[in-house]
This record gives sequence, structure tokens and C-alpha cells, in this order.
Amino acid sequence: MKSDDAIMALGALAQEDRLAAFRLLMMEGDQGLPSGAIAERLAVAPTRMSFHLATLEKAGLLNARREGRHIHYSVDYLRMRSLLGFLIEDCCGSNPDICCFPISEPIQETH
Amino acid sequence: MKSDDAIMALGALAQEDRLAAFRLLMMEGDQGLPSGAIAERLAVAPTRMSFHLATLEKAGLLNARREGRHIHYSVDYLRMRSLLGFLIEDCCGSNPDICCFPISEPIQETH
DNA sequence: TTCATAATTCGACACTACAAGAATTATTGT
DNA sequence: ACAATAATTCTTGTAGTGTCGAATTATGAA
Repeated sequence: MKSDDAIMALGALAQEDRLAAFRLLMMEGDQGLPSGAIAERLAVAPTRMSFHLATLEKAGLLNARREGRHIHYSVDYLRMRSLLGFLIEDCCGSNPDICCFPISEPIQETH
Repeated sequence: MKSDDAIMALGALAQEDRLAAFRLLMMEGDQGLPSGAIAERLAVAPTRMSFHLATLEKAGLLNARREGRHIHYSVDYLRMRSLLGFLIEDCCGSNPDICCFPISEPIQETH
């Protein structure tokens, strides 16, 4: 992950409705949820939710796939992992005795 | 961590100079670095760096402590941990068999 | 006290992002 | 083909954010 990608992703998450949508999708796994369902559950106008989901997708945090007349949005977990890795990279000079985020090991590859 | 706090923190990180400063401080541990040193290493005007560091501090991501005529900024690791925890909370419905970010265990309390 | 250094605050300008509703595209069923 | 549903795109007004340089505050040394 490059700095510009991280900035896009962080900026995308730094908004009330988008953060709520992302966290909701985080719980839904790869199946995801359609735009309308997200808008309804968060009590946000469909047109705004659509805009926000597009922002998250452009930032690389979400994947969109059409299923009938619905479009399912789901978290790009690999991308999310990259983002977190980028943020805590070389924490505490990578000294395992001090380091607070030894991400290299503990977070396994599931997605 | 509440949603508003997370939005502040994410928004603070979503800027080139601030993200670079944060990542630099992430490697420095609790000792941190003075504003001037950060500005110099990142080739950013002191007045701008000061503004950006203040933004990160208001967002709760950095701590500032005076040391002589320098002000040392350092990462608030506990706060950072809260932020990450908030982002990946209840990932995959907290099902440990599927979940990609089982944060409950792997990230130990060092800071 | 006076000077030099470190850092912050202030004011003006430009730029970007958000919100709301109307209009448009895409898909399914009759 | 036509109507209904799902979602996106567009337009306008508004508010927030970043940048820059000048001025201000705070600390340490002569």
C-alpha cells in the first residue's frame, strides 16, 4: 500500500455514514449487503448512501458485485489488512520486545 | 471509542503530511520527536507541521510534552489500539472460524 | 534584561467535500 | 414493449479544510 492509497481509504472512512456502513459490512463477511438495505438500516437517503458507497469503493475498501437488481457491497478484507499494516508498519522500530502492534504474525490470512 | 472520535482520528490521518508524521512517530515509540525535527525530516514548513501536529493531537492520536524549548510529540498507542479495535469490531460476526481480524487476543497490551 | 530559537496562532484565499432532490440507467416481471 | 424496482449520476448551494506568510508566545542563554 502506498501513502496515497492510505489517504484515500482513511478519508473515505472519516465520515459518519460511510464509517457506519463500513462497520456494518465488516460484520457481514464476503456476502455483503445491497445498497438499499444499508441505507434502510442506517436511516440514510438511498441517493446519499449510493454516493458514500461509491466513495468507499473508489478508495478500494469495498467490492461491488451485481446480483439481480441488487448490488452487493462487501469489505475488501485484504485491502483493509494492507491499510492496517501500512499504519502500524515498523511500530517501535520493529523491536518485538517493545512493539505494541506485532502485526507481522498474529493476524492470519483468512480472507 | 465512539464514532465521532474515530471520524476525527481517521480524518486527521487522511492527509499526506500528517500521515507521514504519524508513521514516523509510530517508529519512535514513547520518546517521540520535536515538531522541528519532524518538519525537517519530512521537508515541511514548520508552521504547517505545527498545524498538522495540533490536528493529530486534537484527534487524540498524539501526546505532546514540553522538554526544554522543544515539544516532543509521540503516538498515543492506547488510542491507536482503540481506533483499530473500533474499525474491526465484530468482524465477520465475530465468528472465530471465519473472522479475519481476531483482535481480541493477538494484539497484546504493551503500551 | 536582551537576544535567539522553537513553536504556535492568525487572517485571507483557494479548493474540496457534503447534502438534497430531480433526472437517468439497469434489471426483472407481466 | 411496458411498468416497477434498485441504484446511480447530475446540479446547486453551502460548509469545511489546507496553504502561506506575518505576527505572537514561550523557553533558554549571554
